[in-house]
Order: sequence, then C-alpha cells, then structure tokens
Amino acid sequence: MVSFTTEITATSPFDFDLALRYLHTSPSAVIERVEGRCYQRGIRLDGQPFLLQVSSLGSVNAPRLRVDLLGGDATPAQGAAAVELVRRLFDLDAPAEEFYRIAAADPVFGPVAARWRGLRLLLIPDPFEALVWAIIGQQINVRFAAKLKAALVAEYGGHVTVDGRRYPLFPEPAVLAAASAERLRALQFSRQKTAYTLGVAEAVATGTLDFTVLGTLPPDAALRELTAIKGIGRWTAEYVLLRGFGYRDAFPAGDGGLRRVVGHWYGLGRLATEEEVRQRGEAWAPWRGYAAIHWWFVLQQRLHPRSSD
DNA sequence: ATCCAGGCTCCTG
DNA sequence: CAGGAGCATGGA
Repeated sequence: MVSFTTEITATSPFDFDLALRYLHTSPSAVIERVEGRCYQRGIRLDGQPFLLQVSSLGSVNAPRLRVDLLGGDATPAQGAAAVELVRRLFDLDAPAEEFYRIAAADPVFGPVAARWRGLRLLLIPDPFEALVWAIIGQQINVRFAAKLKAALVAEYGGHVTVDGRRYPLFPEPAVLAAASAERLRALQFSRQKTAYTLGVAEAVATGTLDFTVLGTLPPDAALRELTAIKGIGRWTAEYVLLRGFGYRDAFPAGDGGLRRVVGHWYGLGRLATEEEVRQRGEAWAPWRGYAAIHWWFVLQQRLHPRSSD
C-alpha cells in the first residue's frame, strides 16, 4: 500500500547509487536499509510513523528520484513534508558543479572528487538523531557505535510495519529523556555517553535546545550554541551541523579518520594534526563538509575492498 | 594482552 | 591559553 508517491529532480551531477553504496558498506546504517536499489527507513511526520522509500529513475547527469511513503495514510501536507525531507536528505538542490570547480583546484583532492563524481552530502533525517549518533560515536569504533545505536533504537524507538516487515524508528527526545541511566548502562553505554545522551534528550525535550532555531543560525553561532552543552565538543557540533543540518561547509577537522586520510594523501607519513587538517580544508571552502564526506567515503572504500573498484 | 576507535572534560604549567 | 592526563568500553 503506497499512500503517497511522486517524482522529483535534482541538480546534476548526482549519483544516487553512490549514496546507496555508502549506506550499504557503512556499519553506521542502523535504521537505513538498502533494498535492491532503494533507500528505505522509518521516519515520523507529525509524529506519525511511515516507511520512506526513495529510488532512482534518472541518470547521473539527469537525476530523477521516486519518493514513496508507505505504512499509513499520508495527508497532502505529509507528502509535501516527505518531499522536502528527501530534498534535504540527499542535498538535491546543491549547486554541485561549483563544488567540482573548487575541488579541481586541489591536485590531490581534485582526482578524488572526480573519481566519485555525483557523491553528495547524505543527511541523517533528524538533527536529534544526528546529535545522539555523534555522541555515541565519540572515541569508539563505528561498528560498536552502530551496535549501541541499534540497541537504543530497539529499546526506545518503536517501529513501523509494512508488508510484515518491521522498520525501526529513532526514539523521540521525550521518550529518551525519560529513560533511566541504569537501562542505558545495561545497553553498554559508558557512564559518559549515558549522561551526555540523557542530557541532550532532556534539553531537546524541554526546549532548552531548539533545533528549529538552531538551523537558522549562521554556522559559527550554531556551533557556539551546541558546544555550550556538556558532552558536545567541537567535533560533535561540526559533525551535527554537517550531517544533521546540512551545512555544506561544516568541517570536523579533528576527526580521526580525516586526520588519517589527510596525513596519508598529503604525504605527511603520519596522522595529520587537527590544525593541519583545518589548514588543508581552507582550500575547499565553502565546501569543506563535502570534502569531509568524500574523504570518509574513500576511507570506507579502503576498508571494504569487496565493493568493486 | 595491547592498542585503537569518527572525543570530551577537567586539570595542569 | 595550550597541552595532556584520565575517562569508558568493546573490537582487532
């Protein structure tokens, strides 16, 4: 039962299959599913759960996507919200050619961007989910982080069922805020992650942290708002601005993976320092976040040589 | 066992 | 203000 369906276009170049490939090879895809050549995940629109399904109809140079909402009756407003969400999710309106012009000026990064032409910023649908994911991911390997997220989702998120298949939903802030520290500890959250997670859930649930306001702020102001909260350092804030809000220039330069990749590709023979990464990144402005996305993709391809290169 | 993993806070000097 | 110790937990 499809309760809403439509087709939308994107700026080119856009390679939907690269997004699917990222999701398919990344252990971080806990809620997202790649089914055939479809992107699927459970989402809430006005609190009502749906299965969002996105698939590609066009080509890299003439991109078109099909958007389906399943698992419930959608109002026209919810359909419109789904389209809006998908446009943000895959950054469909990005003036991508501009990014490739800037990338091409860098002799090292240029070929990387060209090699993965059509790769685009992929968002986590909800800033709250992005924030909790970033906190979970602090200083632990992604595989274990995904395990923690999966446990959290199973415990507090609920799910939507379509055709007998259950699609998990990310927990709502108020539900998470009401969780007990003991329970999170039992899910293998460290004391720190437990405190941070409950803290941000509480802040969002009570309105202390208002994402609708935050998303309208200039990046540096948003960064200050976020880092004022205990447990949110610079890396976490930049990561959330990038993956949760879609700031294309947000740049988590302290990221371990970025430091590794930059150190390697720019011939340092060691881990680059955060400052060195930041200096490199200046050449990629105002697309530094896009550069980060590409480097992370490169890293992931190296870790998964099975995906045919 | 030892080191590492998509950091953060808090305490030194 | 910069630098580093300490923290927490599972995986390779």
